[in-house]
Parts: sequence; C-alpha cells; structure tokens
Amino acid sequence: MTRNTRQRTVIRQVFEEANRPLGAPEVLDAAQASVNGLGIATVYRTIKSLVEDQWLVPVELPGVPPRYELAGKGHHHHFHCKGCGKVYELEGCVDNLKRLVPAGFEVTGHDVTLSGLCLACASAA
Amino acid sequence: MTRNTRQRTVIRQVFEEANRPLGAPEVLDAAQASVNGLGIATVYRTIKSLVEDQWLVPVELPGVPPRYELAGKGHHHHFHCKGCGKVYELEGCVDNLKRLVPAGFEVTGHDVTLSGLCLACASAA
DNA sequence: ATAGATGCAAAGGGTTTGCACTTGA
DNA sequence: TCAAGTGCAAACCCTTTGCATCTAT
Repeated sequence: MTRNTRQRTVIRQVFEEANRPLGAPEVLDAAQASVNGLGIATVYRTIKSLVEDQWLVPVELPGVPPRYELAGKGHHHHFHCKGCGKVYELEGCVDNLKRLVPAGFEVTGHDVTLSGLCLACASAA
Repeated sequence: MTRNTRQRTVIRQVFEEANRPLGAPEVLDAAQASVNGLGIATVYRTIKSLVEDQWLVPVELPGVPPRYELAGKGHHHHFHCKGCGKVYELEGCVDNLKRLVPAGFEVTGHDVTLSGLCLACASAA
C-alpha cells in the first residue's frame, strides 16, 4: 500500500499550510526546503495519488495549469491574481445560472473565476 | 502586410460558419476539407494573427485548450459539453460577483463556465 | 521580384512514464 | 527482504519556431 515517505509527508504539509490552491511548481518550491533533491516527477505522482485518495481535489482555472486544494471544503469558487499568479478561495456562490442555457441542455456543474489583483499586489501597485 | 491566402480565407470562413468557439484542431479539421495539405502550424499562426487583428478573441475555459470566437460579440459566457467537447456561447451574465472577494482585492474580470451535456449529447444519452 | 505565408520538422513548456536505485515496513 | 517510491531522463501533448520553399502582390 501507500508508504509514508518523507516526500509524501512534506507535500501534504505544504498543502495543509498553504490555505490556498497550489500548482505543482509551487509545491515543488515549498517542499524542496524540507526534502533535498526532490524531483518534480515525484510531486506530480504524489499529487495524482492524493487526488485519487480524495485528499486533494483539482482546481481548474481558465488559461492556467491546474492547482490542487484540500478536499472536503464544500462548494466555492476562486480568485486568480494576475499580478502574482496565486489562486485564492472565495466563499459563496451565485445562483440563477441554469437560466443561461438553451432548452435541452443539461447542466451538471459550473465554474466561476474572478480575476484581478490580490491584496498584496493591489497594495504594491 | 497581410496577404489573402487561400488558407487564411478558409480559416476565416470556418469561424464565420461555426457559430461557436473553436479550438485549433477543430479549425484544422474543418479547413482541411477546403485546403489540401493544410498544416496545424498554419492554423495556429493564422489564429494568432486574427487575434492580433482583433477579429478573433481567445476563449479560455477551465481544463481545456483555448477556443477562439469572432470578436465584437459583447459580454457573455460559455457552456462546455462534457460529451462532445464542444463549446457554446451563452447569453446573459450574473451579477453580485464582487461581493465574493475579500476587502482589498481588486476585481478586473470574471469567467463563468457552465458544463454538462449539450442538446445533441443529452438526447443521445 | 520579393517580402510575407506555408509546411515540415525540430524545439519548447508542462506533465507523464520507463527504469535502475533507494527505502519504508 | 523486497515491492512501493524516488530521481533522472526520455517521451508526450499542445503550441511555437526555424528554415527552405512557395505565392500573392
């Protein structure tokens, strides 16, 4: 079964401490501080395994590589900062969405992504 | 300046006749019916040039390669069919979006993507 | 005639995979 | 011990680019 390797432990910690969705390169950067020689392939493999375990869920945003966040957070959406590229969780949702689709279309999901500048980038600008 | 090549003419026709956003492979498929030997590189180069001319605009959706649609359509969103992969335009929008972001964040744009099955795929299922 | 456009193949990013080596149980 | 996990490099997919050839103008 799954072993508790140093790499896997550190990668989980990185997600637990991030409080926001992370992409594979962000995970690599953060985890390399604790695991010398960590390779990007291990990051991808570990993320994949954690998604299969339903410990992580993928966060797909328009035009950027996927991020991943801890599972079990309930329905929410995201903010993508065009300054630093970081993705943040947003609480709440919108409604009346199904009214937008033509008759006969079957809606099974939706994504809402706001973009702009996060607090840090807006302050710096 | 820009020349009216057979390839460029046909690629424009493909977009005009599609009535929905198209990805590069879709354009290649459709255009090859009229231009023998058309290469994917030409499709990408032509799309890029038409975007620079503001004749096309990119349509970025979560988790899939970009599509492109005719410019000048006004604000709208999209539906992504998980059956056939086609993307459709939706009219209308949602409001009260800015209330979702934390104080200090600056919102400059938003994307709303509905997904599910289009009429054809829902009927087939 | 000649600069822009094309097609092919090679090169680039991001992600996955094969394989020999390492390591947790 | 010994199979799962790791790191490296090669492979892959989608997109871009270099280059010789072709073609609108």
